[in-house]
Amino acid sequence: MKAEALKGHLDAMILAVLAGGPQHGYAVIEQLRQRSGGVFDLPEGTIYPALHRLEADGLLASAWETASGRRRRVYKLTRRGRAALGERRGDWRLFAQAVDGVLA
Amino acid sequence: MKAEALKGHLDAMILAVLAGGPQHGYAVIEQLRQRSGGVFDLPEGTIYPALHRLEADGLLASAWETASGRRRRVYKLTRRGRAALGERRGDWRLFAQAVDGVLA
DNA sequence: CTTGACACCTAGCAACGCTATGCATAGGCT
DNA sequence: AGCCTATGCATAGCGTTGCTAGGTGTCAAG
Repeated sequence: MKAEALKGHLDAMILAVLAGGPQHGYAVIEQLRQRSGGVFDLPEGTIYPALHRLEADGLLASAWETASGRRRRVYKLTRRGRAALGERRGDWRLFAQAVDGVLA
Repeated sequence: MKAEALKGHLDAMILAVLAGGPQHGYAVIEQLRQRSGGVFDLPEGTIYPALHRLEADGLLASAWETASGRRRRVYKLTRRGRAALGERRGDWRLFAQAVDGVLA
């Protein structure tokens, strides 16, 4: 599969993962791998900038935390983030249906 | 919907349209609009470069034609293009299922 | 004490679709 | 005649986005 396939849909997936509760970046990567059945095994260089972008857009809020000697940045959805997730889900359904229509 | 959403999936859709018979670029735009239920109303600046790319990759072959005074470039699938379409369809299904798994 | 997992970061790159613009023909309207 | 719209092709330049490749540092296992 082409690597660029997920362009534009990654944000929605990150928001969806964080809708299940606050997570730090590394854990988000894990979740994406598991929930996609191993299809999305994303490098850190993809996730961290995406998290920063989402926070800059006001869809996420972060806080530093220390667990077993390691510092981690925990992200959670903001109110705007939760609203955005709803939109993005709708966008995805519309998009997927349209692609199905063309590929059929 | 974010405009960048279709990144990586446009090629598959163009191939799918041309699997129904040779078409010229402008007609491909029409087909995409119709088969997507109006969701994909793509500008020429998106389609023409994509067609050139696919031809450069050997998935399409083109020939000039003249119809009612206008010259048009008609594209058709090559053997490799037909094979690629099969692959891309599989990729799409895998991808869509994975995204569904994450967004669920 | 080295390897691997965990955990974060960023500069630079490549790919892709879009905007804007240009050219040209045909047909309809005024 | 003049203008507009639809048809039809083309490309330079831009912005977004994900990835590569490199860096920092902790901890547990071998």
